[in-house]
Amino acid sequence: MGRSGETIEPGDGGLVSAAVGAISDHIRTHGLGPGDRLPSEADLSRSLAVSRSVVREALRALSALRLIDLRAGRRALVAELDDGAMSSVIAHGLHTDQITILQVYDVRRTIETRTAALAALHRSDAEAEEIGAHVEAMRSQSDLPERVMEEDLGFHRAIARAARNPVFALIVGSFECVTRQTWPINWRSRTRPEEQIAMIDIHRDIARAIAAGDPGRACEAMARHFDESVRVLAAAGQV
Amino acid sequence: MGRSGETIEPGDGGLVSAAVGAISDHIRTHGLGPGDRLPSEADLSRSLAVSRSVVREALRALSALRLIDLRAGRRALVAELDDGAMSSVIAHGLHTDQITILQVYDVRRTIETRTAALAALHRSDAEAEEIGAHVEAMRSQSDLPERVMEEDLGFHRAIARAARNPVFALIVGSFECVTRQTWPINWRSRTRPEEQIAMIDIHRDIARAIAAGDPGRACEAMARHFDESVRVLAAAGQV
DNA sequence: ATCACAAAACCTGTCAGACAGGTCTCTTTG
DNA sequence: CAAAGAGACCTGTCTGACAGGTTTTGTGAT
Repeated sequence: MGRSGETIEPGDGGLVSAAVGAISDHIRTHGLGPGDRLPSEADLSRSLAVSRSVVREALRALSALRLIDLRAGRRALVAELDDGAMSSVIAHGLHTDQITILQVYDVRRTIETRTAALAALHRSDAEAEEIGAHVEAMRSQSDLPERVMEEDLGFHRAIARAARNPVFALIVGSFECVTRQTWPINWRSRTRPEEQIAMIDIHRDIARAIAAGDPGRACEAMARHFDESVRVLAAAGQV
Repeated sequence: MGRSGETIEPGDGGLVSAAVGAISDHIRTHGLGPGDRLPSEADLSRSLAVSRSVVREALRALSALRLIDLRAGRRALVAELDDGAMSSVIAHGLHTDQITILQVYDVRRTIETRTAALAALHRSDAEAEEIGAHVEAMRSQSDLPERVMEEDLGFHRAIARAARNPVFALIVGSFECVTRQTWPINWRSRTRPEEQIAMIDIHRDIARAIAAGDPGRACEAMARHFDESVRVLAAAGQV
């Protein structure tokens, strides 16, 4: 397989696919990490013996996958792990009716009961505090749905981070687009203030269990949270 | 935001990002599904008022995310859900040491104990048979590691499909590249035939539990499978 | 009227060259 | 020694061109 620096032959996928492979190889074989710079387009064009158009399309493909960062005037950089690509895949699946929101919720429940348990085991004090702060922010701004939603999203992200496994964080992050669609439905269907408070209280239960280092309770509370959400979504009509 | 057909303005991300958004919008607003054709590059170039280079880079980006299929001479097609993009993200995370194989295994355990349980609940008879067939193929070709691995991968894929939730299948599929790396380690560390048989027997337990429609046992057997794998990987030195 | 085949129109893949504007670096100057 | 400026470098975008694959059209034979 074309090691970087060699010229590439068009596999079946054309020169661009070959170039994508060669550039990926370059990152791997040179042991590049996030922030490291890639060769310039002109360099790649020479070393792979293809036109700059091909190189540019290959870089654009890698950029779409968020494996590299492109910015005008600067060389491409190896990117940090990012949920953008996975997020796009999920969004596409929803838009084209290949997956449903309830299916996503089933996966979220599976993943996030686990992140809650792991967070209870691995959280630092600062992380426990951040998680709790999101809950308090939800409570104190309960008249601003937009803010409550953002805090809710931050709450789940913070738990995923506290689980200390970036793969979980990646998956949770890639579902954020779904939550942004469904959250308002969930909120609107809780018309009475005490219903809204009850929902925020579940979040507080989760936060407390994580702060207390009790994975069982954290998992159970998160499960309740999702069961409740799914119940509301189902009641609000096939979302 | 630019509905398709309108001209686009460069957000901060440049014309290509704007074009990617516009084309995604086009898919969504026109309700296109897998297999439907997109406008030609020339059409898009006209309707978005950008050069063909920009359109091509945008299409290439969407193709990298596997939201569309590109093939020479043919118009771009809306793609079926595919784990290629997520797979690339995971591979990149591993290659750049942003995630570890054990972290991936933790996620796999979380996901696949659930797919096993769901498969036990939702499998069709044909699916139960396919899952069993993979186990039998592993058993009968145990002298061909390459074949055993492929059957093993097929086994996990088949379970994910039987769970009847494409999101699970997507995630399981995106971890296949990890398994392809670690599987040989796992196999080589089981030098004695009875150890190899024992490993295949765990698969048979899973298959039987799924065939019997027993989610608890399926989940438990899958958990044993992963605990065993992680134990072996850990023993084989920090993989 | 229908089917098979050939021609034409269309489309994508790749290349080359050009220029504007952003970024980095080095040198010069205060 | 620090700050400003010039120049080299680099990416973003556009234009035009041509080869090769695909779809459609048109023609002719049955």
